[in-house]
Amino acid sequence: MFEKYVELLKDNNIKITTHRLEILKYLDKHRTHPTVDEIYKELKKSNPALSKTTVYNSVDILQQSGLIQSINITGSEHRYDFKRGMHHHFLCNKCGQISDIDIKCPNIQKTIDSGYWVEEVHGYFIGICKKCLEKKNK
Amino acid sequence: MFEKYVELLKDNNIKITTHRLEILKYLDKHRTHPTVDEIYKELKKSNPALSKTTVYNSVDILQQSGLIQSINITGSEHRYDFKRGMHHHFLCNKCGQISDIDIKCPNIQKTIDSGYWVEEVHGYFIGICKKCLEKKNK
DNA sequence: GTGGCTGCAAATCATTTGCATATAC
DNA sequence: GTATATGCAAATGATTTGCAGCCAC
Repeated sequence: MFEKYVELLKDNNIKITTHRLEILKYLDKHRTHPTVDEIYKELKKSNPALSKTTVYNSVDILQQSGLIQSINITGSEHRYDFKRGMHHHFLCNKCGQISDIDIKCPNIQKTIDSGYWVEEVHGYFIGICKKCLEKKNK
Repeated sequence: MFEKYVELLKDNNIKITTHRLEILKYLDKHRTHPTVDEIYKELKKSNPALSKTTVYNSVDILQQSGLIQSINITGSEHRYDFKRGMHHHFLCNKCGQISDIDIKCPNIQKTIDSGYWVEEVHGYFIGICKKCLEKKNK
């Protein structure tokens, strides 16, 4: 059940603890880009002893190894995302949901060619999402 | 000296005050993507009575009218940028500077075509900037 | 056994709010 | 004159820090 995450932590030389496995699994299973507080509240249900400090510590460690990434669209709080291939985000002004967008930008290479060393590429859109637009038209 | 900014505020039905003109001008002249605190400290030099609350109020108003935009790369604090045409940002992990990057992404239309209403497009890169790379090689 | 995790409480930092005064139009 | 902007201080909310006890290896 946790094998996949045990492997991920081992591969990155991160000491294996139940909390870290739970957090990693939670982010893998819930692609909702939750905040620390949301992760904390959810996992506290099954483990009442969990502290928020531990969630902060864990997401820091996981992010440093690149297993998860933080996304800061609104700026008020950090949100976290299990890392897969490159993808971008869409913040809906109506429902507030952040959804994933798959879009390629072939011109990124130009930035690299012009003399920058690019480690991360982040993109996000703000607008009204598909679901909310469809609701409107009914 | 302030004519340009008076026009901009008038066009957007924003009441004209010295603080707002100063802030707008500062952002136009300094493309360093400053934080509220940086704007505040700088403008306080020539106007000691200025309060940080006013800077917060002003950037909110200016942003709502689209005269400036906020960028949240690190997530710890909001940074502001005088709005020009679409451009993106590059955060250097070495010197911490945020520079402007001009890059087109022709595939954005695909997101619109797939049923989203796009109001804003933001992109940013994290890595090592040109200047720091050049220093390294010397 | 030991160093690295965990949890609690207190501290910090950015931002927001309430309210009385001052100012633009 | 009136609605709105300003400045101060206090409140809030997210995150960080200090430290004592605990657990994975």
